[in-house]
Amino acid sequence: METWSVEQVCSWLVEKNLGELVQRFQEEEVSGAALLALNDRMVQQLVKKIGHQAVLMDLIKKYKQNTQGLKSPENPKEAALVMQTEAAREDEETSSPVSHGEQMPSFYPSENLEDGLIDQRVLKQRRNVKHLARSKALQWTKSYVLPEFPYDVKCMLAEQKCPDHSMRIRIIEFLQADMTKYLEGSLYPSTQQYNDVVNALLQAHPFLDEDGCGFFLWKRALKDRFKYVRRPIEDDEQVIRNKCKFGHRKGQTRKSIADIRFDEIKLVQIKLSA
DNA sequence: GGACGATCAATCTCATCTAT
DNA sequence: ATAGATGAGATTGATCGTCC
Repeated sequence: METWSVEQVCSWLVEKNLGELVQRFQEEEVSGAALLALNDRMVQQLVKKIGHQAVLMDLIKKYKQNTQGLKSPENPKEAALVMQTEAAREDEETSSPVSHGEQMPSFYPSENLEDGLIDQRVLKQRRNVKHLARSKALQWTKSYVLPEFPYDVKCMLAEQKCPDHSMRIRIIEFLQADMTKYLEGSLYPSTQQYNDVVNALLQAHPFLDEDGCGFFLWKRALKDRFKYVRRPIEDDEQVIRNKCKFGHRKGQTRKSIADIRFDEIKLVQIKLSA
């Protein structure tokens, strides 16, 4: 990878389903050597979508880990093969019911999803997050450390400017993505975890606590963000269970026995395929 | 530059669970 | 029995990108 040209890097991106990034990488002339030298901040500036950032950083990290013991392949296809092998090994490890069992439900969309109704970007981000969760879930501690925000957010925070709508969304998006690393594939943080994160945010940036009720507003925004991520999910045991439990509205009757049985069968299928 | 559609946070309402 | 917490679906409104 170290010797790759910009074109080789771009073809590697396409192979890794990151074709959307090709134009930016060409503009910034990111060669193989440059790719390996990217730090978190550069990746954040270079790549707009969090999901893509996560995948890219993960791939680079894996490549570096691989090359510590192995000689680096000289072309993108070989490198991709090394990474696929690594990913497959991780899949085998994490799919073992003994090692993870019910804590690791399948994150991949079922075949019968109605494409038009599903936010593909959320699903894509979820797959990325799952992949990271499989790599290694981080240990949650009460002294939660805020993630490295992108440059524009850091500027806003440094200037203590009240964030506008889009900036609030970006902060929440980053916090949600960061929290997910600690959740072992779950999309249900505990109340304590929400509290820890919002407390860390407001302690670091007290000006975000507008008129004294900032804590509740940020916490609610964070919870809603997780809710939004869960919404299109139809293949996660925990999400399906809660949708069965809570997912009916006024005017709708509770699910019939047959419907409940169908959901139970679906859960079993998910467990078996996980 | 205006119309339009897509996205997504915010909000509302309701169902369920749990502690008292 | 009841209040509070939590999670769901539905709706609304702001924002952003695209098209003509």
